[in-house]
Amino acid sequence: MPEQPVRARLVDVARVAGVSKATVSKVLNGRQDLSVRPETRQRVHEAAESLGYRPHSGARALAGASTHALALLVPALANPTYVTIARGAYQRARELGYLSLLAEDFDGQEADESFNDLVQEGRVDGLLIASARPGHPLLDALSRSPVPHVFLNRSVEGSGRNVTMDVARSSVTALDHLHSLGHQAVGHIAGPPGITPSEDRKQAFLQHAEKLGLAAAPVASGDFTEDGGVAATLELLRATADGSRPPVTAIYTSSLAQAIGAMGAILKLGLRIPEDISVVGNDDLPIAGHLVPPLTTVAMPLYELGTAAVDALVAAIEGAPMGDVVVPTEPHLVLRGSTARPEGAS
Amino acid sequence: MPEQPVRARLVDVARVAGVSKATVSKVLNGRQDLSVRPETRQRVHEAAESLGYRPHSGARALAGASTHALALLVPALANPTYVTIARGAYQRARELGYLSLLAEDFDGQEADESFNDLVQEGRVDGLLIASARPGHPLLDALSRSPVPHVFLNRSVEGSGRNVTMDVARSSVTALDHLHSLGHQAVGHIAGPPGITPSEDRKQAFLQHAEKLGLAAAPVASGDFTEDGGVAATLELLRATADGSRPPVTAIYTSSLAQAIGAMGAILKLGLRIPEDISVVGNDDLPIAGHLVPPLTTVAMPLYELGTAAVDALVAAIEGAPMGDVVVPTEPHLVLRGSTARPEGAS
DNA sequence: CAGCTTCAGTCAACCGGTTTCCTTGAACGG
DNA sequence: CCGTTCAAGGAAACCGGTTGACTGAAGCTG
Repeated sequence: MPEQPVRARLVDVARVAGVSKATVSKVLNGRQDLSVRPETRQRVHEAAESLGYRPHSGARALAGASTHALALLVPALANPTYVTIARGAYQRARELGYLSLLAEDFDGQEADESFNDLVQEGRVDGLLIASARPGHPLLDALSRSPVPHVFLNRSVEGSGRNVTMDVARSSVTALDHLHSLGHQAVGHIAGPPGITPSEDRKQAFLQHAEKLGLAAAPVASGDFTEDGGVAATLELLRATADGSRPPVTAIYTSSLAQAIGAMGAILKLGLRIPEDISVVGNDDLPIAGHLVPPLTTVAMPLYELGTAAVDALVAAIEGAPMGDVVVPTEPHLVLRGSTARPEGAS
Repeated sequence: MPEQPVRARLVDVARVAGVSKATVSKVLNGRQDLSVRPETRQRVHEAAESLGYRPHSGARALAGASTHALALLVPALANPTYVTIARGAYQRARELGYLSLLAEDFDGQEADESFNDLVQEGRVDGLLIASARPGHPLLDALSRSPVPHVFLNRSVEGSGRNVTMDVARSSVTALDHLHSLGHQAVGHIAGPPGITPSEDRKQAFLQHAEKLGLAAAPVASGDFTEDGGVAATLELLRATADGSRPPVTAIYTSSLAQAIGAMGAILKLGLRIPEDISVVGNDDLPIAGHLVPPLTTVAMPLYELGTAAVDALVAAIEGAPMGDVVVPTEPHLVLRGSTARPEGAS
């Protein structure tokens, strides 16, 4: 049997290349505190290649070097927004020689577990945290045993390690669009209170609504889910129940799922989209184009958020000073069929 | 400064408990090849507890023991189906003392990378593979350096390590429902060819359609995405374009995304759901209830699939013989608004 | 009471890398 | 011609666990 299931180890490479373990290690890690003949370097690389050598991550981590792994903590994997972010993070990490692991953190329930399993057990060098919120257990754990980390999407004020998008701009973009169509009463469905991107989006919405001189700009809060969208929509349209005209002619939501819930609720009330109510969602994902009517959304640079967060984290791991980062790509409107001039507008 | 960021190590626990490293290791790992006084055992546990001791996974792995980590490879994270499976896997793994890592495997592109990063570098003890398909590079890598693994959802024939659900039953359930409503011409949107659960579902559909004596049971294939659903729907309804009656009065899809695409396409053709065409999807997720009309689906035991796969894998890692497993929970119908009696039925 | 078990744990090697400090031979300067 | 320096690479300690072989003391046996 030509069984050869044994992993090649550093010594194997060393033997084949005719040098010592130390030399192989230094060459493969590209350390310049050692001078080697180009010819030797070459031999080492060839030997490693031919043996299919892969350093054992555990041994590496033990020896004081890094694990070359990061972990991304997201609050809800079922939210495809985070999947897009995760993809960006994964790709960029890979380009930088890191492995990005993905973990779901059900709003704190799993945070401590994840922290223990991943950080305390030395599996990762740093954390990408997309699930932060005030009072989150992770913040506590991080202050007790600090580990390189960045907060993305949901920021932590004053941490100096936030990687975010220009969410204020997304509110402006959505409102400008609706305003230009002639809407004067626009409702906003915000996320749960206390979560930064949600608060920022809401503030920007209110400010810009005032600046545009909208007649009404009510806000309702709800979870980022379909159900949250339904509840908030009913709240915004409450006056409708008695048969009078709806108090708003357009709704701008914080998440795609909320928009889906909102659309369902609006149609169930017997109102039409976009004739009676226009809807604008946040985040552009394939499903948006397949809803009926297709959903107009503000596309956020989610993938870039992932890459930028990894850039920042890796820089921090390698000792660079940290600072807040805002992804430069601007949100932009993806026009579909869920928005139109309000009836009765000139 | 009360800085104490140093992780507690095995020796620290040993010192506090007043015993040797070896004893601590054996006690904490619950090995019975060692006899200890209950009192000593107690001291060790208390010491570990008070120091917040967590074994370094790398050191552990190096010393020949396991890493206590698994990896789940899914073909598309954006498909919430896999998120549900992942949750089941994560929870069950945790109960068994393992950590379940999640990796996306874009149909083979990332498989080798993941395999290298996770298996070759010794980060995990085993693999849960949900992304298998014929000719997948992973199958090759696995035969070269075998690692404990199971295939879930998508099986690999003859591997003897498949963990699946009763997908045939889901076709039967869907068809029985439609047949009982009076539908005689039901179309099926299958997944891409060669992927097992898709093939099985299709076979079961055709067989049961024949058994029920349906007048027509056309099948169209498409990706598991919304776009795949649109294309397949247009194919099934092609005859409609000329204004004649649609060739089918109901459509049963392989995935939720396909169903969403199908609904969009049907409505865009000017047909009504469910009056003109009934739609039944597969997999029940929150969004299904928020579509307009709400989607009737066959709920598959996804979470259980995740737990069962972990059970099988961990058993395999611990040396038990493997065999194919079918999750016992049966698919069941979730009745919503997208199905009704066909018009013209008695 | 010597010898044999059993109990309760200890010793030390080992896993596969990384890193610090050395060694060695050759070239070079004076 | 001899001491220095430098390029090129090697030896060995160490990281934090695990594990099988081993040991001292107590208990049992005859």
